Amino acid sequence: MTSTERETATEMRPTRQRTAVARALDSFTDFRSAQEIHALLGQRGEKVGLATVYRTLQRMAESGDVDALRTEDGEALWRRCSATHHHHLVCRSCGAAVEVEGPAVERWTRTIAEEHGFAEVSHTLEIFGSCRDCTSASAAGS
Amino acid sequence: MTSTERETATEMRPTRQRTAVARALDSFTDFRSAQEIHALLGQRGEKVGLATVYRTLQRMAESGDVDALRTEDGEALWRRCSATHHHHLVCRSCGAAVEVEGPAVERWTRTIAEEHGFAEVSHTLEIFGSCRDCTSASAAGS
DNA sequence: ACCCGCAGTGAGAACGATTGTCAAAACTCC
DNA sequence: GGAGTTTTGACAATCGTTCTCACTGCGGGT
Repeated sequence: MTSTERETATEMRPTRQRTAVARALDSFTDFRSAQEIHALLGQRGEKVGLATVYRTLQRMAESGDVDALRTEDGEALWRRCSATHHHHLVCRSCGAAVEVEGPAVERWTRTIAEEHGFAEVSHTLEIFGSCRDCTSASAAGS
Repeated sequence: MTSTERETATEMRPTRQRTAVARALDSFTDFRSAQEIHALLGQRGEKVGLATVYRTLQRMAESGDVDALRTEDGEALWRRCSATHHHHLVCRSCGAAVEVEGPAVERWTRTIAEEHGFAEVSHTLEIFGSCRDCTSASAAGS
């Protein structure tokens, strides 16, 4: 059993379900939950099991095709992303997201970690705020 | 170091349970789950309901007495923290944590957010790695 | 001290997101 | 077409966390 631990590049069979999930991901740019994506597929008449949506999302995240983040209350949100390392500027109200890069931050985290003797460093960084639209909308509302 | 309150929560009654949780938090410096903390209390003979542990941790987080973060799989981890704004360098294996500050990062996030028209900016940043002890331990082990 | 009102507590039920199960369906390659 | 995998899907099972609600105990009058 222990020998089965092969680092296979995972052959992803192109099934109807996976294509559907991939296309769904292309249709929006904000972060959404697996359940929302599942519902979206349902509305489109694409019948894909919830478990399959979760499985597909996970595999796509592993292969770097989608980004995942956790809300304050622990729910996972997903979104298609570019291949390069980056972080997000996310709107608290509408979920709109912008990919941002910060070379200086990358450098800083590595330095700090080394100073403290930490190896194999990785990090998570998300910036939350209220986007222009939501800010003016709430200002007008009240 | 008995007197603590002053400007915080209006009425936080000092009960046996809350004192127990507070003391438990003082007994370790790494991030732990609510359930682990509950178990720790149990071992010490302090009988505190699980729900109470959760409630207490939440309130302490709101008043800034503890920091909370989510693991990759969505579980919440807690730890007593200092009052100033800071981030963490956390060991993936043993949970050891170091508080770090990065004025430059704070500035950077605010700038980036403003550039994109985002208001009321906040952010999360955690650095993960393998601490010195865990790194040498695993090197020796295998 | 005694009473009272209400914040606080605990046991267990409820919840909700996610994962596991496993027989049936879909792919690939031959 | 057929064998051998991989994938799927309906549904059960997990598991951390929150809710419910009757009961407890802190604290401020009196």
